[in-house]
Amino acid sequence: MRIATWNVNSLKARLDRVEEWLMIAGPDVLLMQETKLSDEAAPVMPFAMAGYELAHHGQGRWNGVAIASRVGIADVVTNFGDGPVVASAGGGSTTADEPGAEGLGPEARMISARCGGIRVVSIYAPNGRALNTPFYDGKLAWYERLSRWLEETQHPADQILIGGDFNVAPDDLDVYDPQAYVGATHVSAAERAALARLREWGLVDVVRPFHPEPGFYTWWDYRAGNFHKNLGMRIDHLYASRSVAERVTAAERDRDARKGKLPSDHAPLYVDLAG
DNA sequence: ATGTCCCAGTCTCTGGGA
Repeated sequence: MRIATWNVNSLKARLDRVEEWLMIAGPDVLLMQETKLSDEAAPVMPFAMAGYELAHHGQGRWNGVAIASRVGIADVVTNFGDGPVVASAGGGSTTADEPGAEGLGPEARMISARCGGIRVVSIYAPNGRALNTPFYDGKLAWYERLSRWLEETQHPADQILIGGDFNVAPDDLDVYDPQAYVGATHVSAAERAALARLREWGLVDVVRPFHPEPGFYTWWDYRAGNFHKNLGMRIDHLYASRSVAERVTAAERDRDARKGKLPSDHAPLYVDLAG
């Protein structure tokens, strides 16, 4: 079984590229982030034509997560089971004169389902923008909610896989220029501690062991030719419980999907499981 | 390199977010 994750940066703008990649890579499960669609606008039919069921959790203009599966989709959970998200709320955008400015309202950043016997979770962590902002605090609070959901509703002995855009580079090896990122988001001690808490719960990074080399990034800024210079970061991850991790036979990132006409700024990442 | 790409609304341009 092949399970992939891909921040598509608009499923509407990327639909052709995603359909093409399904044909090329043939994942059994594809976790997507930043669909930027309402649930009503989710492209259920195109995925069905390609042989996939689609579960989508969106809010419109910002965020949005989805799971496409050709091995079944059952027991769907959205937003940690906390109820509906704010329709079309900004990318963490509450301004000082709006209610809730001290914290982020719920946004469409989490969807989970049982696919092929595995509890899969597609996540799009908040960006955080800059240290010591409400958006950064909201990012840490969102990770707190993710950990609490795991601790309260899941068990590390179960088959579980969490994939997505974590918006955190866990190690300096995951950043093209660690010096340039001192004092920035994605690399701070608190963000890295949030990922460490996931590992302490019982999840492991199932990609890095297969790719210990430097320069193995999943995201490159669109600007300045950064992709072609490989100036990127490894911020998309696949974390799995031990029983799933033991089944992983390969992990890959498809750089080709970041090339060509109108790519996402992220490359898809996937693992193959035995059995 | 303030470099690109996405979105909605003010709609063939602008502004916000990443």
